[in-house]
Amino acid sequence: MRTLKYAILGLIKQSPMTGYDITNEFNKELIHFWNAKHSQIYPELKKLVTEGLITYKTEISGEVLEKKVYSITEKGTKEFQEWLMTDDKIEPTAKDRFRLKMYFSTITDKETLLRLLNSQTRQHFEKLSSLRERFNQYEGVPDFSDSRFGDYIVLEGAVMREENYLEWLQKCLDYL
Amino acid sequence: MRTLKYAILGLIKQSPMTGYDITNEFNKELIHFWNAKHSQIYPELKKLVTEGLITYKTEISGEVLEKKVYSITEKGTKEFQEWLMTDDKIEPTAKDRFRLKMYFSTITDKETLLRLLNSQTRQHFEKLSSLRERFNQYEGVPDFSDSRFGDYIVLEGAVMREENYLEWLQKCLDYL
DNA sequence: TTTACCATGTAAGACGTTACATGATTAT
DNA sequence: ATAATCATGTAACGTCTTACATGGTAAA
Repeated sequence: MRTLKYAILGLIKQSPMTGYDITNEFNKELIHFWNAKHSQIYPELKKLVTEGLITYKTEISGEVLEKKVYSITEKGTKEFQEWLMTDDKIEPTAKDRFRLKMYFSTITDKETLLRLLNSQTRQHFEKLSSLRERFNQYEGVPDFSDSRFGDYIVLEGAVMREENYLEWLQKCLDYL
Repeated sequence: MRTLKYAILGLIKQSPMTGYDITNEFNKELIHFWNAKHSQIYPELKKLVTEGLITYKTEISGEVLEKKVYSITEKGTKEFQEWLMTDDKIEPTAKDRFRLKMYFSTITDKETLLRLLNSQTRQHFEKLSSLRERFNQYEGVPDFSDSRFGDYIVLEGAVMREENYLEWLQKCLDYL
């Protein structure tokens, strides 16, 4: 599938950046639907260079610190757009360790279950709060021509997903 | 994390079964929150035997076909219950290739986007239908003492998750 | 001066998928 | 007969995480 490849191509297409920048994008902007560690990103960047999908030029920060600023090539742009336009089958599973535990819930006692459900609720509520904070910085929906449109809709999707998870947790609590 | 280990322990704890049965459980019962291929399950079963968490006895189907029926040991039960009672931090990401594509949506045109969103909607609607069909076979919420309680709540969670995803897709369509 | 951040890489191992490989049993 | 299902394994490859490894820059 090589989704990381396309995630990187998409980020570099938005604007040229370093491996370090890409790592930050994953940890800050894309964290709610994709992520990767720098140990995965640097080798992938090398691979994309040998495949001719990106190029880089070395810049100097301060006196000696070298950084590689990557740009997408025409070939890279073409492959990225082909990927973007491809209609995928929905993924079969979204693994969720907590749901797995709940499947086995009758093997334990109500007190334990309440403790786990309350903890999950707290954590998801915190996550929802920080998502809402970011989401509320938007004043209305950006137009499709606005480059922030994508960020807006996935952020709204993340908020909705958290709200829904909390609803489910509450339902489980009500059943006990 | 070794979640597969605990998923297998939990299944075998419910009732002794073969590697083939476990594979089917993953593909049929647990598919909406966990899965694994037989090529991953058989080696894990061997590992669990050497760790003393499960044992097996060989049975014969028909004339010659051997099958290994696995049971959980006391040690296995203990480790499983410890895992089940452990309060986890929520997972940082649920990777979603389609959300990633939507993040980059402004790089393509509205027609393409509508095509992708409509396709996702169709597929998620089908998935939701089959989930509802299974869910509706329950007449009311099983009691916590009922072994089907876990299945019921995760099934309801899966239905809610699909409904929520469809709501988000509809919102995206409305924005275009 | 020291802390936070910038910047890039490799190694080892865990986890997961696809393909290879084989053969028996049951239902139509 | 023959197709679907039962039943168990290994090999190769791809993906992902944790740890190892190094050093520069900027702000307090």
